[in-house]
Amino acid sequence: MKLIKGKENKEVLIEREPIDVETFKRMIRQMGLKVTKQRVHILEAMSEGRAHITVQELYEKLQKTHPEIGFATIYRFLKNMTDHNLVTEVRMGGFPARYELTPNQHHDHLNCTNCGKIVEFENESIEELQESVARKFNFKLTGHVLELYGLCQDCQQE
Amino acid sequence: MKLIKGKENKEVLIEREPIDVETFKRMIRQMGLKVTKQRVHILEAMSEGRAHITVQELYEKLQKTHPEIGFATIYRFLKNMTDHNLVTEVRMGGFPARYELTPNQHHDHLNCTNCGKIVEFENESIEELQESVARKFNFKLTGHVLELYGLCQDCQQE
DNA sequence: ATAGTATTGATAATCATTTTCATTAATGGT
DNA sequence: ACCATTAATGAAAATGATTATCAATACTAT
Ligand SMILES: [Mn+2]
Ligand SMILES: [Mn+2]
Ligand SMILES: [Zn+2]
Ligand SMILES: [Zn+2]
Repeated sequence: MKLIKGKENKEVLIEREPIDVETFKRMIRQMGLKVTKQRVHILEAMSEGRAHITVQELYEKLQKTHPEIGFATIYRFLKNMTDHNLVTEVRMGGFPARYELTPNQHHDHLNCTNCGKIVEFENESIEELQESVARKFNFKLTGHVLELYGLCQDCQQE
Repeated sequence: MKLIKGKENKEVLIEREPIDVETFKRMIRQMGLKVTKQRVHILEAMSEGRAHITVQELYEKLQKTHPEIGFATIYRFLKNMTDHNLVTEVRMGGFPARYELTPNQHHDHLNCTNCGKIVEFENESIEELQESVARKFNFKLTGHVLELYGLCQDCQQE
């Protein structure tokens, strides 16, 4: 598992492979949807800059270059993508949801409650223990949310 | 860790000690708040019946016996309690928050996405691994959310 | 290029939660 | 027990995020 610094220095991300426009279009068609410029622009915006982004942030970012894209389109498309598992919704407490292009490698998040820094991590032992808990109660596990909260090194020093 | 069936048969709970009205009043005073009948009634309602309850459910339950209690009072008091760690807020996806009187023993939840059943569990190994993840990234851990989702035995058979 | 259908975006609606504010109630001192 | 002080309450309005509506527009297969 290789870790890289996010572009906003507020994220430590599991390495992602860059995605080109043709792949984006293929993804849209795979969902049985039409390829529109809005959808491509949304995917482009999500693949650049902060990996975990809110709808508001995405909207403001798109405004600059494509002011014709509306909120409804962003919400609708993100829901489509989430349903098809191409986007992962991350919820921290009662805050607005953040979305990220689903990476190949599953991971969970470590969040700094002071500065908003997000660190992605993967821990196979935790995953296995979750399975064993589900087994113990005769559940068939379909998903989980594991979010760790704390203070990053920088914020501890304040 | 002893497990008991919840009163609605939709919960498997870690054993809780019953709490009497005097204790409730002490809890309220400890928070630096005045003891009002509304607050005592809210605590009583939370200690009976379903352990994980939404504000809406709590309101409807209280309506029957104390129709004078308003939504705002419930929201306000639950926030007080949550801030003082006497109540724990549980968020599942985008659904309304559920609240439970904080039990002595920390635990996480296993949720059936079909019928809403909630199973409480405690896993020391997972807790330790979470600490080790935080250490690895130089975070000071202050909390976490671990929610497992799946199908309970009954719902698998449908 | 056209027809047929999906998509879009402005706006209204919804849902959970918070705030406001005039009225009421709890508490500590008499 | 009686006040005076100040916090608490509840009805209603406000907010914030998300979803639904619908007439206008843009894809796409022919
Ligand atoms: Mn992530
Ligand atoms: Mn619980
Ligand atoms: Zn920080
Ligand atoms: Zn079930």
